[in-house]
Amino acid sequence: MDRIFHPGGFDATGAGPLYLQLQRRIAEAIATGRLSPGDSLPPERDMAALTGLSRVTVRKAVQTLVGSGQLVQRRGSGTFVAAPVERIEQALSLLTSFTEDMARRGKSVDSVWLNRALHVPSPAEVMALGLGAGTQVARLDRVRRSDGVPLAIERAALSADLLPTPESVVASLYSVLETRGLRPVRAVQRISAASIGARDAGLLGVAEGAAGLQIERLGYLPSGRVVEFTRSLYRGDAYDFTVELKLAPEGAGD
Amino acid sequence: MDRIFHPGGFDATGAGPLYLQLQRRIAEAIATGRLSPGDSLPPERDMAALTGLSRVTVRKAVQTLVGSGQLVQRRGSGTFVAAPVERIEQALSLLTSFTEDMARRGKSVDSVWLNRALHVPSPAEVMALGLGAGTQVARLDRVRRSDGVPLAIERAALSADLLPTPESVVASLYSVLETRGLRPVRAVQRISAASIGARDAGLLGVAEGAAGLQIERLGYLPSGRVVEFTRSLYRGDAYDFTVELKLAPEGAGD
DNA sequence: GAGTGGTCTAGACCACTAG
DNA sequence: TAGTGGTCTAGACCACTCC
Repeated sequence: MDRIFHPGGFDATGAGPLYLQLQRRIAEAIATGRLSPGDSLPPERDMAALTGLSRVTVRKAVQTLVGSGQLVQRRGSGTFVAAPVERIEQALSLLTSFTEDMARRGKSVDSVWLNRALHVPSPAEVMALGLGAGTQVARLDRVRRSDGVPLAIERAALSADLLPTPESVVASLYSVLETRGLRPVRAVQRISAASIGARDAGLLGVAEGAAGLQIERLGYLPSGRVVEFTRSLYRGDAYDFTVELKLAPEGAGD
Repeated sequence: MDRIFHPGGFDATGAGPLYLQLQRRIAEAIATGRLSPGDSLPPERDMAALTGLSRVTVRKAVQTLVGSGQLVQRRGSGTFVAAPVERIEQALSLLTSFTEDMARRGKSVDSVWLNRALHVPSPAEVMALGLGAGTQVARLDRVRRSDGVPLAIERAALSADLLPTPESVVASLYSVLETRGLRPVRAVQRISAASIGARDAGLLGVAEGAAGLQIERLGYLPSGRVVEFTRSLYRGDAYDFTVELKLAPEGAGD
């Protein structure tokens, strides 16, 4: 621990700002295993005293590592090395259910429900689901967790016609839809990256501003009707999606 | 401008930290158009004086907006409202070339070459490309730009057998490969989100720590041989990928 | 040379957590 | 109650840009 925070070696010309030098030292200690997951770092004031830097500078170094998910801070408690998150790979070419997908991997899955009720639809929901006037929407918002670790926030919306009793969904939405003959057979997804906002960051247990994978999905019935409109936000450090691409047809313009 | 930075209204209980209140004010001014792209904000010291806050607090508010790409700071010059980036959608199910894809959209494309030469391969490249001992690798690293705006960093690697003269690639790699009968017909991609590091952020013109879409692609010839191993980093605020999903085959477990 | 953002300091108070 | 992180201040120097 002394090795990480000893005052020597700082300020060598060309080594960059002090907060970056300290940040590098801590990151290396984590990478080389000298600091293990769950280990606590000294209080910020102590780190400042040990290194001879000001607390503001120490904070700046620590903040970046918190932002990239390598450290976790708990007010009143301390600063700790974060548990590494096992990266999960999912094939993006198949239309699978989160619950079923994880079950196949032998992972326990649970959800923390944020919302599971009928609502007056938002304009975006009316558009996406093609809702008629006066039709309600079933919202299923939850934090998806695997082995207790939050992986994603999922906000699904369905026409109340198709799912009048949202409370009937306990685990897999798709399995409930299947029993009603409403499982989508086709879907279109839009994928993008975005910084995770303060509220969602809290739900996912990551730092505000961390990178996340944003996925918007429209699921279709064989008839062409939209069944589900789902917006999900996956932790960037926990999820990989894989896709297999085919050759573009000759002259396929758009 | 006075409206944004007038000292009144701060510190109302329950409104949260001062830096968040200021951050919100500036973000709203941008959202409502009271601040337009290219507009300059007052110097940090002036913002501090106008609001009655310290410069450190002003900086913290500004930093977050720089991080989310809404503001741009240039040392020695000033703080400016960022130009909004038009989001580009790309179908992920077709194997297309960046150059050709953008041309179809009527966008001008150019590249800034970072590297275009033969090298001794890295272990990762040997693995991915299945290189024999002593084989060199052609590296094509560039910043992809559309209408002058950096969109992505692309780092392609090919066996020197297949592309002995990397300098021959001027615009589209795929079109060069096509003339040699080496255009991939199939590819596998891995997509994930990650924070953009300092070096790449500089190349893409975004703030360090902004969200990016990381894509790793292996392109295959009909024979099954790997032609290209490409690692790309797309700006999260500029790119959307769309995918069409099919129903998972019954009992398709792994 | 004047002005800008980038870094750094010492010290303070608050809100929360733990024993 | 003591210790922790969260916020905030006033003031300073440096590196860079622009004139």
